[in-house]
Amino acid sequence: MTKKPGKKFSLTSGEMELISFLWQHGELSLSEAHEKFAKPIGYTTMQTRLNRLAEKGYVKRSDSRPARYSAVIKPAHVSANQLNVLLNRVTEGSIVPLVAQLVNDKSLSASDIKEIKDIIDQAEKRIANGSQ
Amino acid sequence: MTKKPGKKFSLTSGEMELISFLWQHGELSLSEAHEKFAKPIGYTTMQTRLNRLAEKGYVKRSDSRPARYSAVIKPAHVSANQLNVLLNRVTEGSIVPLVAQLVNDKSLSASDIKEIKDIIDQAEKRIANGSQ
DNA sequence: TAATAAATACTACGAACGTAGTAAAAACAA
DNA sequence: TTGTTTTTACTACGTTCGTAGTATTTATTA
Repeated sequence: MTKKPGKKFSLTSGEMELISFLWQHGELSLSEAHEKFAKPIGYTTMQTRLNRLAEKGYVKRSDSRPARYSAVIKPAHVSANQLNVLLNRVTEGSIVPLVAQLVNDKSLSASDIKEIKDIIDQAEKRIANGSQ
Repeated sequence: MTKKPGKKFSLTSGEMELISFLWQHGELSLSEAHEKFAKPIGYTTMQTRLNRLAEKGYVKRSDSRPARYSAVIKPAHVSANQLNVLLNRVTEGSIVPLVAQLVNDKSLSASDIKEIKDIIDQAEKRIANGSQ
């Protein structure tokens, strides 16, 4: 699984808020974004924030006249990035405590448990095969 | 007034950097912190950063004359906080994709797998008992 | 086409941070 | 006690971000 190093990006919580908003709604025009956004902020505030994100390359802005904005970075990028930060800072690389925390903090459904078991089983098989 | 780290806190990456530095080194005086810090920054820069963190209640500052600084918030607080952010923003509350990512991105040892299995088994029992 | 509405550009401002210099106070040494 | 060093306080500055007002440009419609 060749995942390019991927440059590091650090987003403030406010920026992240907007990005995930775009993930949820897909491509949006400025006015659409302004309307749908959970918190009431000024129209030009949304404009500025989106454009700044676009300048940084985190958001794509179409050339069409009512410009449409969409997130360039994907959930996987962010979560992988954030998880690695957490892993390195908080648990020094071991995922076990993190998984423990996840599992214990949240109430899991039976199907959640089953899915996780499957994931673990697959990982176990990979190890058994020594494949990478 | 120093607020206790009760619920929500958002740290910038730079702040997080300092906090985890304190986790690693325990209680430090300003000069010690300045010396041991990985990146070379000015003495008074370290002073300002630590004091600002102290004002926010994230770091405790002793009354002793060479004041000693220590982290108030704990790794568990941060990881729980960050994980919840990740969960809500990236996977909308389901931990399964996160666990999948963790398990698949990192190479797990056989003992890691066993530990995770145990964790899952325990969670499963809790569900079976209907305890909440 | 002229008037109006929508979209975009430009500009500004305060708060938070990282940066650090300088001044004052406390500890220490001679 | 006095001079020096260490510690702490105070002040300042540049950047980024969230906030948004105002101006300009483009689209729409009467």
